[in-house]
Amino acid sequence: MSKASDRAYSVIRDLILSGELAAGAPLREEALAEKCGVSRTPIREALNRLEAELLIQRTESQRSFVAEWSLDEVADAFELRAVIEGIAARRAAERMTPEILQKMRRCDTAISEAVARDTADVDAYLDANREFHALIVEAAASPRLAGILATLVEQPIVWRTAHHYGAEELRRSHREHGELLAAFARRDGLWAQDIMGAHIRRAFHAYADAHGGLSAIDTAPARRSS
Amino acid sequence: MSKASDRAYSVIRDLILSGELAAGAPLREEALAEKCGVSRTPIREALNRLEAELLIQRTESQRSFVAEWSLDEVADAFELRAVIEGIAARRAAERMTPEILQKMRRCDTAISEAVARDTADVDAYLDANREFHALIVEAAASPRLAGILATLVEQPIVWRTAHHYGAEELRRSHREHGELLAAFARRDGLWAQDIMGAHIRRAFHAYADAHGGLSAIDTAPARRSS
DNA sequence: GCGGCATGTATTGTATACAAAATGCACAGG
DNA sequence: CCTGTGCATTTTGTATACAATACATGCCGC
Repeated sequence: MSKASDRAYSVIRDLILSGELAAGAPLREEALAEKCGVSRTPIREALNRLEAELLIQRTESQRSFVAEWSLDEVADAFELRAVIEGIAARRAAERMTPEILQKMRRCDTAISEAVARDTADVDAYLDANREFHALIVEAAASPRLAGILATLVEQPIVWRTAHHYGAEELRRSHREHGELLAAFARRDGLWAQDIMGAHIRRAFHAYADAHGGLSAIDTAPARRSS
Repeated sequence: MSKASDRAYSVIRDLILSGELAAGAPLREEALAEKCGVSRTPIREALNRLEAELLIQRTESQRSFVAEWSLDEVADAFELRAVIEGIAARRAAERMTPEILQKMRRCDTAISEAVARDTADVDAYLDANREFHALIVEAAASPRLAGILATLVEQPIVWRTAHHYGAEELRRSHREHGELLAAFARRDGLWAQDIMGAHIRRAFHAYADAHGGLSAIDTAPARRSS
């Protein structure tokens, strides 16, 4: 899109994702325009995009606020993402090309390096991880799927949570990526679909565990009952 | 949304869905503004929405054209819709309330009447059918699902095709709705999900049969091989 | 003191004017 | 005849001004 509205979109989005604009905070067009150094026109375009992605909510009179997410809504988003990104993985496996597979292997290497260090490089991990998932979407070759997933992958709370990932979670995620690569190399769509579904669902439970609302039966390791 | 941009959205959308603006036709903002009786500002909002719904496509220099749909892309959209509306049906069944169920029964009655006449009232059928599916989305109680489905349900070619439905297709569709109601009444999510998936997939094949690109093994009734 | 209404203020919606960018055409050069 | 460059025109992007609407404050009646 155009330059100014793109910048406005990025700025506002980052303000929300970083938490600088707290959930429920009101968004006034003029204030944002000043902050972004542009006029209200591109701001309005940016707000429309952000509303479509559910990062902001509007009252019936069109006033904008940073969206507030209940655990239920986050669970919803994860559930949808698990299903849809699962489909993307299946399609990707069926349509995988050597070129994309090679790129994914390079991503995997990058992730491996980011995770290997004692103090894991979370930013590098997130970048490579994003690229990895983007390549899957590319291989799936469905603009529609891409558009839908784009609104599901960047969830503000999750984004913030990822920075608190422990080395353990990061390494597990890396292992699951390795399995995905195997499924892609074999062009086994259903395998890829199941791995991806499990991958996303595990991420959700990691999130839920870290954020109060435990819905699990038991959070401690299993032990003898007597 | 606001009045003028809403009207502009509806007008342009109808022009596309009705085929008055053919696939590939260029869309100039000023011309649309004149046609809609508003200025370019609301037109631009409308175009952004329509682009998000993939009804229009843009060149790298932001020029807009009515989207062209290949059979593959239509198949994609149907496949995604089958999966996602299936999920919506499952959730709806699990969360069904007597109020919504009653409304759905009224829709079903309306559909029944539209279909019963000798010359089926296709417009009445389409309206009631839309309402029926909208109620399912409402019962599913997921804004995210609703948003995603909104971009999938109204496909221009399908919309035009529906007007050529024969009484036979309409009655079959009505029967499937009856089954859905049974699944909802029993709160059987998986049943509802499977019926919905089959419902959408059947609709796709009806479309594909009517539009050249046959991908089926056989379109004639089965016969002895000798 | 409390509820409802009216007025002022804040905020969003639309129109218009202008700036930037791109496309098509014409023309010159090879 | 083809190609590339430069200009004219068209088209989109942004800013600003103005209109419409919603919200909040305070006042009046009860």
